[in-house]
Amino acid sequence: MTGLRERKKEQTRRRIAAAALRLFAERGFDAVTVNEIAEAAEVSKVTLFAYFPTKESLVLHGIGEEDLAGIVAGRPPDRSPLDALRASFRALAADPALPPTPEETEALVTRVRVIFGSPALTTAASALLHRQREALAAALSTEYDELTAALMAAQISAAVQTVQEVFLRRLADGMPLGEAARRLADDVELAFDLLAGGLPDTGNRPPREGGR
Amino acid sequence: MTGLRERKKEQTRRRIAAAALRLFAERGFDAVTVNEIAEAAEVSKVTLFAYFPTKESLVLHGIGEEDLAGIVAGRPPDRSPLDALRASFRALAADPALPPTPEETEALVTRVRVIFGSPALTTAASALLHRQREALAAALSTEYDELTAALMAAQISAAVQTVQEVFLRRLADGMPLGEAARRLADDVELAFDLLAGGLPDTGNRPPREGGR
DNA sequence: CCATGAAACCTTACCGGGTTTACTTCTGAA
DNA sequence: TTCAGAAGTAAACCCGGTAAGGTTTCATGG
Repeated sequence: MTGLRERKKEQTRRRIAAAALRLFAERGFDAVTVNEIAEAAEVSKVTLFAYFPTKESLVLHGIGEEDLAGIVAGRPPDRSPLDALRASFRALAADPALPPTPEETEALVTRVRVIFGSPALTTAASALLHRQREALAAALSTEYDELTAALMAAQISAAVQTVQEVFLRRLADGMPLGEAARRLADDVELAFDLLAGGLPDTGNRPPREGGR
Repeated sequence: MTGLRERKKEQTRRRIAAAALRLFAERGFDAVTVNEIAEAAEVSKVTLFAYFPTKESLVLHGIGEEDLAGIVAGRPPDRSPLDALRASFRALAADPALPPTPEETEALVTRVRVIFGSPALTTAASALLHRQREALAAALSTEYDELTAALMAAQISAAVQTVQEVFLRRLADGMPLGEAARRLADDVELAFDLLAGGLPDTGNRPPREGGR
């Protein structure tokens, strides 16, 4: 069923994404206009926006698409949400389902560098994660009261986001994929230990004055 | 030293902010253009942008300006960062340093409604918090290793943000300020308890298979 | 095999947020 | 009273994104 039409379409999409990535890498995200990208990809601006809804999505497509809410909702009933997520990220870190071919790896590294090189993009990326968090809060709210669910979701997605960010930053800084993945595994453990066990604290906190 | 010049300036700023808030409340954030706001405030568009850097800032000014990093950096030496923050937010919730006059309260409620009524604004608001988080991570990184600092900062600011959001949403839903503040106090305790003590968890988590 | 409908693509024009430029007007201090 | 500098303006512009309407190109049923 892979007609010529669909092949061409996929080809156009790749041409656009590749042109964008190249230009962004050369001159930075903000210094490139979508018109230039369209021109470089030999496509009209309208077509470009038919494939990618925003300028940011030219770089961020596929980022932040882990389905935390789905993992929680679909976990076996004897596991806490936290454990289910831990197991899931453990598996992800252990199994290099990460980009297979060397050139894909290189493209990923370029993308990550572009992202960290532009405040506008890092901001946009964190906005993506915001939706993830809301979905997670909704999933948790079936088992916990609303504030607890919201707090859990906020903390969990913040932790996940941080671990990912550190991983990607290592790649951007030139660390080989294999080593970065190994460290990622450790980082996942630390992150979930903090989530489950609490942050470092003296414990000598002042008692609340007026009871209720 | 409060010359005529500065009084006029402050007056202009207020006129702009008031016109913006009124129009946003009437028709929603997205349905109002900055040109209309400028016109309503009897000011040119250029002047408007001299006072407020973006359309969003017309509503979000003053939001998310708690200095978490400063609280951590300036705490007494025998307190953990978490305790210092807890004490600080406790004080904030107990003491109605919150808007004094009834009309200011009403203006705040209107603002909050406008914010929650526009996805663009809620996204922009959470982007603001992102910077707060980075500053906090920097402050914590003098005492903890980088990943731990980043994780702590992410979790703390996520929790703080959540508590604030719930508080503001209650106001937007019509809860009187006094009652909302009372609940806020409880929410702060819950949030920091979760931060310090960890999220709910079964504890029967699968052991890590391969050691390193 | 070819007509036809739809999908992909194009050009042109438009909108709204935000900036630049070059000019006027007002204020306050010397 | 003068005058430098701050506040303000109008007009033109840039850029991301959308709308309208027309042209090419693929696929498919008669």
